[in-house]
Amino acid sequence: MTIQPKPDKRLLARRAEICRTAAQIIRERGYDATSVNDIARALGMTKAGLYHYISGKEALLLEIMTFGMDQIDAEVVVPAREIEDAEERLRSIIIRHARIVTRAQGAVTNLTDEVRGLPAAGRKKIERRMRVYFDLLRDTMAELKAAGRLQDVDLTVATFSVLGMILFLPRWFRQGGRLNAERVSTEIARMALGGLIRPKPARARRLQLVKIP
Amino acid sequence: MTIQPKPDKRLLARRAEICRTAAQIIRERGYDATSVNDIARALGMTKAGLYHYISGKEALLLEIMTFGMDQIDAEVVVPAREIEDAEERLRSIIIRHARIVTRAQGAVTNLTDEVRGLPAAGRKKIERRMRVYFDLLRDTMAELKAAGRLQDVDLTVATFSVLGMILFLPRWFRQGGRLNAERVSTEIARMALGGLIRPKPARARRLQLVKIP
Amino acid sequence: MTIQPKPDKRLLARRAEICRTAAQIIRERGYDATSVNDIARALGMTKAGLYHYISGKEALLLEIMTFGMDQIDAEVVVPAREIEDAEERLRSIIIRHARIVTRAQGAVTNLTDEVRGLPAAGRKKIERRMRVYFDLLRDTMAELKAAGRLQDVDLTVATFSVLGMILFLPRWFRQGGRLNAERVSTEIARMALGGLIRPKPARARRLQLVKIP
Amino acid sequence: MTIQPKPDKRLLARRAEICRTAAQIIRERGYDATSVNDIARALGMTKAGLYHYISGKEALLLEIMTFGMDQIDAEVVVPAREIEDAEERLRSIIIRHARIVTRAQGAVTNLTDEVRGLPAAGRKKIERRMRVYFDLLRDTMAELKAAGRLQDVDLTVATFSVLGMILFLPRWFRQGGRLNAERVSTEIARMALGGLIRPKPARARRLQLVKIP
DNA sequence: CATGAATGAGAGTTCATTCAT
DNA sequence: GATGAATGAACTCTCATTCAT
Repeated sequence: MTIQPKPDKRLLARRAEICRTAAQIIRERGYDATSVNDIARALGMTKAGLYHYISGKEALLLEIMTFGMDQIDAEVVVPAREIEDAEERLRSIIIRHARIVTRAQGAVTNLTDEVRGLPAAGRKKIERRMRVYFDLLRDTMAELKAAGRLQDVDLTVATFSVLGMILFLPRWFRQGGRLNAERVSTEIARMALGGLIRPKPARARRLQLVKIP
Repeated sequence: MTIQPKPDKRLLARRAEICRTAAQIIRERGYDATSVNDIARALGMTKAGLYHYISGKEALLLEIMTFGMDQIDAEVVVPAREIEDAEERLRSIIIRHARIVTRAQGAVTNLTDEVRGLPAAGRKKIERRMRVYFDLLRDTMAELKAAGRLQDVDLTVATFSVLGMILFLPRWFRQGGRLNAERVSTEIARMALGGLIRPKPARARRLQLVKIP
Repeated sequence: MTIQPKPDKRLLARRAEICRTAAQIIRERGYDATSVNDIARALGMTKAGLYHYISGKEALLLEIMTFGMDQIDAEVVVPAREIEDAEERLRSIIIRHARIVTRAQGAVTNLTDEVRGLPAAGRKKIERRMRVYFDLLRDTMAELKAAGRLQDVDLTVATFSVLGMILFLPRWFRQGGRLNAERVSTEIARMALGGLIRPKPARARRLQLVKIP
Repeated sequence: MTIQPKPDKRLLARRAEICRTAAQIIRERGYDATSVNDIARALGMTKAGLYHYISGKEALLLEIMTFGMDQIDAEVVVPAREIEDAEERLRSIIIRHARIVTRAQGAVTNLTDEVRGLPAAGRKKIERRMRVYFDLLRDTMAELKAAGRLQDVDLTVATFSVLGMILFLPRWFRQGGRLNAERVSTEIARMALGGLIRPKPARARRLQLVKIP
């Protein structure tokens, strides 16, 4: 009786594979520089064959990006929502997002640049979901700020800067180098949270001296 | 007596204008999505007319990026080289780079993504120059680290993160919004240097406790 | 049971047809004056359609010329190599070459002029093959000369002159006129071998007269 | 008082130089492959400058070919008309035509192939003049035939073959090689008139034997 | 006279997409 | 399902030609 569900599963699996492969090539060459033929060949099929699974190039891009947003939702947003402490939550978001973006088949998520390629309708959908994620990040920082636990930085600048750090990752990080994905993810989080410059203990000490008496 | 220099100046000015305009459109739509026709029209001329000034699309991109690297050299690298103190130097680099990247006609410099579009030869040239700049940034941080003034972060991750923050700027910053370019530049520097999280005074207190007795 | 070979055969036939048609137009208008569009239209397809069969204009020209050299090899060179007597061999070469060059679909072979249009690599290949044929012609004449059976003419001049006669053919010969291809071929050979002027028999007669008494 | 004629002469000289230079490049690269710019640069002027002397590319080609036909008329046809003996006349035509075609600045005359490039009107003019020359050649041979001094060859084939030999010359003859222009010209004539194969004296001898008794 | 600038037309080529088989 | 064939639209680039200066 498991006759019916099989083809559906196969189809889904095939589509997922197509998304992954396409995403990888698109990430490497850029959306416009990637032809449908390139994608088909990378999948070992013909152009016309590929068109059995996708309805068009733009639609494929939309599917890829939706797929990517799903990952963000499942692996970053949802877990984050369960963390009470704002600092822990922020750290979790950064680490988990960086992790997705650096993992081998993670190709899917790095296409932020390519929203341009999307037709207006799909573009809006993706941008709305991006906004949701952006807001999570920003709200978390706002919460920290309210609690006096944030440095004196502009919230918008801070949010986009964190995003910039993470989204720049796939442009330079290469699997198999000196640093592995896990290490890089925690390093990014550490840097974002702690900054570059060690706070001068001198000041603290001076204050101590003043205070002690 | 300004008879001779005129035609040359005009030509140079025209070329510079072409670079600026082209850079702007390319930044907005992406190199591949921008047709030579688009650029020509934006300049109020025809495709064929534009070809009197450029020798091809790729060559134009190369010129734009060279122009951009010149700006980085002149306005970031050179001034930085004259700053003794490493922390001040780092701050200067970040602020000045961010300033270039956010200013209106600064379009020229934001095309890091488009190196792909360059033919192998030009690509190498640009990438070599990028490397020089990257090294300046990294070396400055290495100097800070050696002096014990840096947080415990990986140098590579730190350098690329700072770059990511800056290069992400043109993707979100819009002239005329709540924040002006100058403000954003200093904010970015502050965040990069100081991080997000305020160092817990707790530690200091604990030290106090320890020390008091 | 001719199931497998069909598609391949069809493809080959199509390519051959393309070669023939293209060659014909190119012969008439010249390579540069013939647009890919012209060729496509003559084949009843669109430019883009034609590009399914060829990889470019230059490549098509190369294919045509290779095709032509194959014909020369098969129908002129190979048969010639089996003829012992040098005079017969020379006559055969001329007749057979002229025959190819004058026959209706022989368009393919008359493009000697267009080697210029070829990219350096292909050009060399074709010119090497031309040289082989040229050498066969020249060597045959050298053999005749060694045997004292050749008039007192320079070998190089003679070889190129014979070639000139043959290659000029398609520029003036039209199917369906007073002369048919076969007739023209033998005429050309006769003229090349025998020249225009009848050797004066007077000399022989005079010798006779002298000798008789 | 020689003020007026000078500019005219200069103009004419300039036009002649333009013709010569243009003809040379066109002969090398072909009419279609030669751009007006190429010609202008070869003359050390700009495109627009060249247009002061010519009225268009096609017109220039027409002028070149007219110039060439003038040469043929003056140096081949006119002298030929003064030669009584048909064989001498034929030899003179061939030698003189070959001489023009092989001489360095003779570039002008070798463009028979490029009549295609001419607009209908000019084309007709040139072709009419070519026809006149062709007829001279043919008539001369007809005269020889009538006098029983011609081998048994078709007149049309013979005429075009002689033309083929001559017009093929510029495609292979290079100044400064083993053979000089003068030598080649006489060789061509000798070959055309005498053919390749030495008439077998055997025949004559046999006739003798028969006749002697 | 001569030039730089400009242009319409058209070249070769690629590509996303469709469709009969 | 999958493919080869076909296409319209668009792209980069070239060229003959014109014209204000």
